[in-house]
Formats: sequence, structure tokens, C-alpha cells
Amino acid sequence: MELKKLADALKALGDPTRLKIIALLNMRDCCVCELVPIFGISQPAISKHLSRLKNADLVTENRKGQWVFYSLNRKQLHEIGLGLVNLPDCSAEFKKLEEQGLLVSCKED
Amino acid sequence: MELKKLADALKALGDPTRLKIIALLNMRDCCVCELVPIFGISQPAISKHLSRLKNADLVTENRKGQWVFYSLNRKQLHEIGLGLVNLPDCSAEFKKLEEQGLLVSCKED
DNA sequence: TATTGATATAACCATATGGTCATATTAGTA
DNA sequence: TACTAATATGACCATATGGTTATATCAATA
Repeated sequence: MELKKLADALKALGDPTRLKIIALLNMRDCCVCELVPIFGISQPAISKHLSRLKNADLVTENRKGQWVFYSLNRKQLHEIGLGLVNLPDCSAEFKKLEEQGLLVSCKED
Repeated sequence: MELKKLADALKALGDPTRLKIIALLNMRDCCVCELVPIFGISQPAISKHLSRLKNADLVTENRKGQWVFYSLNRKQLHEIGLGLVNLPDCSAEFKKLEEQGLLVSCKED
């Protein structure tokens, strides 16, 4: 990958919120309304972070009805040469979401 | 590594100038006056980029007389989980420096 | 000691970033 | 069709970023 594009991707990853989004997506696909309660920031803020990650080809989006699900673009992460082993475990966040009934996968059933 | 620190390191890498500095240091240690002519920017600008990389533990400095040589902190890069295979080859830059007699290693001899 | 070369720091400036709130858009549903 | 939920976009703001020039610091040397 060319240097400028590689730098852009790394800069997109170089924010605690976006990096945690990557860590979350590393466990399972998420939609915006699942991510919002995890972070203490507004829905538009999350939306813009996702947009930034999408522009850097780090995630892809997939609309399912009302919801837009985001997935990791593992191919791109591999091309950047970034391993995901170092990312923190996010089981606790998903557990909390489930307890609060905020997992969209529950609503879908 | 904790998320905030990992994000800081990635942000430090997320700039074309700093990333190229990393690529150059991946080939050999460099001092500031060698890096300046490679980039089209001022000496203080280079100095600040190096300071930024040092703060992120990505490089170490080592004074040798007048010169301060910077080296990659490969341990830190490994902890971040970033491979260096993707970085561009910089032989041309060093060759040009040598032709112009700007390599400090020449002056030292 | 005075001078020169290499590097770092300070003050400054234009632009980018990451958040806010308000609003537009899109899909499902009464 | 009207309403609601989910998402995206626009306008705005405070701070960070990446550059500049001028100057300070530090080491080598005449």
C-alpha cells in the first residue's frame, strides 16, 4: 500500500473511540444503536466515527431493515499489517448490552 | 497495551512524514540533519515529528557528539502489533543523500 | 573564548479533529 | 398516510495538529 493511504488508515485507527469500535467489531458485527450506549457520546458522533472508518476501508456497512450493521474489513487490516491480538477483550460490553436488552440480535428474534 | 496508549501510538504513526521516518529508520539509524533534506520541510518540523515519535515510545534517541541519532524501538512496534513489511523501500533516499555527501556516516570517517 | 554546526523550543497561524445540537433521510408499522 | 425508530448530515465550537520563523541550547573547534 502506498504511504499516504497507509498513514490515513493508521490515523483513522489512532483514536480511542474508533479503536474500541474496531475491537468490538472484531468480536461481532454491530449496528450504530448498539455502539451508542457503549460509549458516552452522541449518536451522530458514533456515526461520524464509523464514516471515518469506512472511508479508510477499515469497515463495511450492511443495511438490514432499519439497522445498518458494520463489519470489520479484515483484508484491509491485514494489508496494513496490523494484528488484532493486542486489542482489548470486549465481552463485558456485550454482556452489559444483553442485560439491558439493547442487543439488536434480541429484538430481531 | 491499554487502549488509550495503543491509540496514541497509532495516531503518531498516522502521518505520512512520521511514517516515512519510521520506514527510513527501519533501514538504518538517522540523525536529524539527514532527515531534513529528504523531506521538503524545516528542521524544527522534523524535530517535532521525532519528538512526537519519541513520546509514543516508537523511537529512541542517542547523542553522538553534535548529532542526535534516532533508532526504531522495534519492541514497541511489535507490542503495537504493526508489521513493517508494508513500509516502502527507502534505498533511493539514502542513495541520494550519499551522492550529495549528506550522510553523516561519511563525515564521521 | 568566540564561532560554527546541529538540535530543540517558543510563538504563531491555518486547517483538521472530535464533540455538540438540530434536522434530514430512510425503513418499518399503526 | 402518519408516526416512530435508526441513521446520516449540516452548522457550529473548542482544541489539536503540522507547518512556519526566530531564538535558545549544546557540542566541537579555531
